[in-house]
Amino acid sequence: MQSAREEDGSTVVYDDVLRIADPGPPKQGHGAEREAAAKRISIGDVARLADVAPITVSRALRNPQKVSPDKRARIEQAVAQTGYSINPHASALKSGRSNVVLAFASNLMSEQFASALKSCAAVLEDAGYLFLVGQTSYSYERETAALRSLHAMKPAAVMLTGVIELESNRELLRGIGIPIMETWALPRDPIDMLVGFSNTEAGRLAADMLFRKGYRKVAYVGRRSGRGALRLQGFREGCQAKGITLVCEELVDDVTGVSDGRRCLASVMARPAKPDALFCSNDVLALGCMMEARRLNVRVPADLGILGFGQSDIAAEIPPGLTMIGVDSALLGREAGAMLIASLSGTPPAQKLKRLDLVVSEGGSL
Amino acid sequence: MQSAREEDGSTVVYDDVLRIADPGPPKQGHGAEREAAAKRISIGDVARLADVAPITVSRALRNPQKVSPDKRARIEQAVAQTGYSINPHASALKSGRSNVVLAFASNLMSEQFASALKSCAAVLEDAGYLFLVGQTSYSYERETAALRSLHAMKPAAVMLTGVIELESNRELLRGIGIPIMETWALPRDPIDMLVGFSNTEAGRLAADMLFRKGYRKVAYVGRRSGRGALRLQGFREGCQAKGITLVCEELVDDVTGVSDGRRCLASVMARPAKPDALFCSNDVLALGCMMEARRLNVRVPADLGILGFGQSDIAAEIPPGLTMIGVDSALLGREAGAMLIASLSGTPPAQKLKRLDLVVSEGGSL
DNA sequence: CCGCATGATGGTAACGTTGTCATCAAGCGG
DNA sequence: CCGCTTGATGACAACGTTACCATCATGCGG
Repeated sequence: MQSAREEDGSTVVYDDVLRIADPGPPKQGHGAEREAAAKRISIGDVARLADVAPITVSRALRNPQKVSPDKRARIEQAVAQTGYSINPHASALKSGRSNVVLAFASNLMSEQFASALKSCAAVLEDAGYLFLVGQTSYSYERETAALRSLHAMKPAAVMLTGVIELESNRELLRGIGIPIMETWALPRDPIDMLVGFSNTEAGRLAADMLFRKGYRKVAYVGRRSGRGALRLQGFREGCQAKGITLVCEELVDDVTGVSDGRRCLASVMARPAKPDALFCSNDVLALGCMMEARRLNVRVPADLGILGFGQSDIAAEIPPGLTMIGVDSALLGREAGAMLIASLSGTPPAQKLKRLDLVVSEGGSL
Repeated sequence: MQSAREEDGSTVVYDDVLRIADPGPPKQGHGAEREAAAKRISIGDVARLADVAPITVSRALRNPQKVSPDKRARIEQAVAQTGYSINPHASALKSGRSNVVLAFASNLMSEQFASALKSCAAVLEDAGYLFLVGQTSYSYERETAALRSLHAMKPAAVMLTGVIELESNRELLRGIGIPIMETWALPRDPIDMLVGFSNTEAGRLAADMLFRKGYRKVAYVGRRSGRGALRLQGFREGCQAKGITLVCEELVDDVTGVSDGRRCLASVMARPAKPDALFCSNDVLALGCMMEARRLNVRVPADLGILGFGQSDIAAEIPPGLTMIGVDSALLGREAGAMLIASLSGTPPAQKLKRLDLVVSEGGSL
């Protein structure tokens, strides 16, 4: 697989000139070019050219060492000459396998998820898999629809950012018989494999940190459901254990941007009983809180300590720098990818579960 | 398609309890559950149950109005009863079509791209397509590999965040004969369809804005290649036209985070000839510049005006608020999705090109 | 009442690949 | 030199679906 850069003069097409204003004569009708699509070349064409049987071509492509060197060479040449590429549908239909690994993210716009998916993709693509990402959008309907199509598609494996909550969907996935990777939490009974961390522990750790820094009246800001609820639960436990007063819980249903965080802090500070510190279980919300604090002339950390969750590059850089509890999402992706590959290679991984440590990135907000 | 929420009691599995420490006896061997995968049900099973021919089931699923109501009802019931779902590989193999729309992003972690993909996905998923995102990582090799597999996969359509630069790859795509959507620029000769904007114009507009605000000695910060180069080109033209001095051009090869922006500003401010304003052709870089400016006690906009490119929510919120030139990426995604659907529905869209206007979001940084 | 258009339905074959088994040559110990 | 194993190669069929064409009933104008 050599760089295309060398294969041709690498004509860069960027030009940025637009001629919409002058459409001119329509270039040979709409459907015409559609027909001009190159005739499909099949494995048979390659076989004929290399003077071998189609099945031998198939073998040469998938287990080169099972074919004698001379035929292999002939076949490779024929492939190059014809530009043949395997038809994954036919292959998947016959063999029941495919080289596609499907990932599902509840939200494509999350920095954290994107980072995990990116590193996971790198691992799997290096192993020859095609890594594709779909979206479930925090909606059970979409999730079910996606999983149903998945059931028939039989990808090689499935990577999820998050865990499947609906038992019926869990059952659906279990039935497919391919490696499934869940992440970002530690459910009691994972579908198959899991690389995650404890969200309740994150909450407890947050309470701990706030206590150690001397805060005694705190507030919680986060999502109402899912992992947010887990972190809240842990936070409550932690507060109780340390004797910290949990002044208020500001819960949101969905996070669409930093403005949600602004609203939360405004709401928190509008209460009669003001907290001396805040645990934001979501980095975007934390960012919004930081900004709103500045606007309200609430000094961080002098007037209000803020502890975030996640790994946001940006939050860390904004003065005074957000202190966060989180996980290394790139590491999570890599670990997940490695475990998937182990599972795909036939030898099931020694460990189907991996618990990641929580990491604290110190900023100046506490 | 009804909500799964109603179908069962919606058992929430979140628990966050981990028992890695106590693996216990391995649960019935590794491969055992693999075999337990449900026997595949095919269209023939449904047909038998509904007492019709397989082909009629196929029709009922794809063109319900071509099947009489009574058979349709029987078939629908049989489908529900068996939990049948179509095998997309067999379907794609035979028909040469599929309901998958493949999107390729050069970078999954870009807020802009994610936003465009998200809105594009929404449009296409509503129309019944499965929207999957792959990654090309700004690498020609990856791009070529991805496109090659694409060639055989025959998705229904392809959505690209960006345009294809290599002529050989453009040819490859052209040959597939499916709708192709390019975005984010206005190349001279798009492969098929295009929803984009002029990057050179963005550069000229930037020079214009800086001039109007009274700046006369400016600097450029951005990526060296691709669209960054186009914006720089336009910026140079604009500066020349207005008689603005372009003090320096700070170019980076790749943007990995805000720290790149910090470095850029530091480097710019270290020069003997300091600019009075900055055009950052990338929102992450702009963010980094804003932060570094604060650290260096460079007041924005009093000491240095900063003009960004993009639509970053966060940059807009950071005091004094970044003024940006950009496009509405969600709109771009929607438009692209709509045009793809028009093309997919057989009737080619009236217009295969759509030029988006640049929008200026006023912040306080100029 | 005939012939023809129309719409519903089904039979057959084929999409391109690979699992399975058969075949054949080569190597090797006895 | 025989019978065996081993490895390379190929023939055949099948994966599940849909394109294509045939068939049949129905309706309608002449």
